[in-house]
Amino acid sequence: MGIKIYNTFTSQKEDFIPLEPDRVGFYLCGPTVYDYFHLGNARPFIVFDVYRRFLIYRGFQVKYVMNVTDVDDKIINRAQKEGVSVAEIAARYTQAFFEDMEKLGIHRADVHPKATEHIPEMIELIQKLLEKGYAYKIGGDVYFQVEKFRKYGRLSGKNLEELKAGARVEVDERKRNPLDFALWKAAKAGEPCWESPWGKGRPGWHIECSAMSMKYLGETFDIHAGGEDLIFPHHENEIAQSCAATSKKFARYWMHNGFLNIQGEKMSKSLGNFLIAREVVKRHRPEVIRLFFLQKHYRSPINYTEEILRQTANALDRLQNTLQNIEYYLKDSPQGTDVAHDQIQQGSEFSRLVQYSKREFIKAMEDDFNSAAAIGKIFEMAKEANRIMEKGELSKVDQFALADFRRMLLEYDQFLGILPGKDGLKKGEGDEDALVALLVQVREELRKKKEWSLADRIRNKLKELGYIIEDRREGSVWYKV
RNA sequence: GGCGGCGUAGCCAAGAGGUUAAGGCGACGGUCUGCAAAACCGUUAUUCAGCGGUUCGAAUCCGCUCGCCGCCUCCA
Repeated sequence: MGIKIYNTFTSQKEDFIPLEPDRVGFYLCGPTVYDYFHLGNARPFIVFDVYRRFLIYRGFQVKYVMNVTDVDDKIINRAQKEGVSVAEIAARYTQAFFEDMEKLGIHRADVHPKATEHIPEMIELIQKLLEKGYAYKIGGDVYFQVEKFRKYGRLSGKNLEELKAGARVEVDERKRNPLDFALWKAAKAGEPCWESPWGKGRPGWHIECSAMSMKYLGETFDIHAGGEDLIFPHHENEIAQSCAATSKKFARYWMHNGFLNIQGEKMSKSLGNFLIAREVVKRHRPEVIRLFFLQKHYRSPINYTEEILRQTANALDRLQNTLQNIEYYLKDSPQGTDVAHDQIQQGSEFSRLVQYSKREFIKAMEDDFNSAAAIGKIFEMAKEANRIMEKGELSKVDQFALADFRRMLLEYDQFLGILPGKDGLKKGEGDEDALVALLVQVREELRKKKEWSLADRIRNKLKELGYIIEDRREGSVWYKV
């Protein structure tokens, strides 16, 4: 069946065939470290990490690269405003970036190259472009000449005429075409700079992604991803530079996520309508934030409201409760391991649903990473699982299927990251656990004696301490919030 | 002005020509329960922004209209 990916470059869904069988080179445009990243920035970080982990789950060997832009106008501005060095700003927010990523359950990339550590590679690339006649010098600046690259505008579906007509760019008279972009910027006083054949200066923004992606993934690689707003000019320029320099195809599949909207508008730093990701994680569990993004297809815009996040939290609770119920149910059972083989073959209604939905889940994920549809399948199974547990008396086959469903959830969670721990019931530290367990046990006995007020007092008090007791038909369960 | 996208129940959302339009949240009624919670059952879209067209058949394709958004400047 195979994986299909919507490729921005061709504007259609294509079969995903990596350059080398079973190996994937995957590049995601990372942060410019001049501030904390906001919830909108978190979307690509979360979803593409999930897709990368899904590819790994499907047996691909993935090399995932995400850059850190640590030299740029914004960082310089910020440093000047605070009266500290550029390096200090960059270091501070690079650290914050990794902290926030971890809080959100996003795995580290295999490589997080920093722009400032790849200046020689960029210089080499610019040199090549000059040699090949795609770039020109003005003073200490070097520009890419867009007219020399015939396919300029292909990714964004624009042509030079249209772009010129709509140009809102301030025209620099020295440039041959207003759309020509800087590969190298001559040094200004007080700005970080490096030696180059064209004098001291620093790289333009676009060149770093070309230089670093090609260094770590090769001149041609599989997937290049980022937010929709990077299509033009950033990715367009990357393609121009890279292809011009190497005469080879650059990225083969271009993936772009839709925006996070807030009150009907794109969340962005410049509009000032943003929520810092690290603040949002204080109010909502990271699993909720992840599910919020995964419940919508990545290419569609997604709307943010507190109400939607609450709905997501409730949905997640339902799933986690189901898992808890299953844990509880299977605790004392042999998990169906002694089921006769032919019984499994024959199955039950539930076991057939699990088998079917597993396939449907994978199918949805393989169809341009439709995590929203895939997660729908999980909820369908959860509903059925609850239903059969409600009936009590489970057949061996159902027990087996229940265990299978549980196993499957934990397996999928390797890339979804929406379940709290490796088992459903989150507990506290060792000694604490024993004490709470004892209290719960004592309370059970009180309940048997119908000492309701004392039993309720224990439940209420423990709740204040962060332990939730639920009296289920099978007995009391407890967990830490 | 140019280019692109979107509009599915009270809310979120999948579906992209052919069985009763997934799933979640919420609400209401019921079951279970000492209570609470969880869970279950039932109800909640004769219809997919509107109007036309193509087709045996359209939420899905085409045209127009309305509404919203994005890109064309730094942006995920």
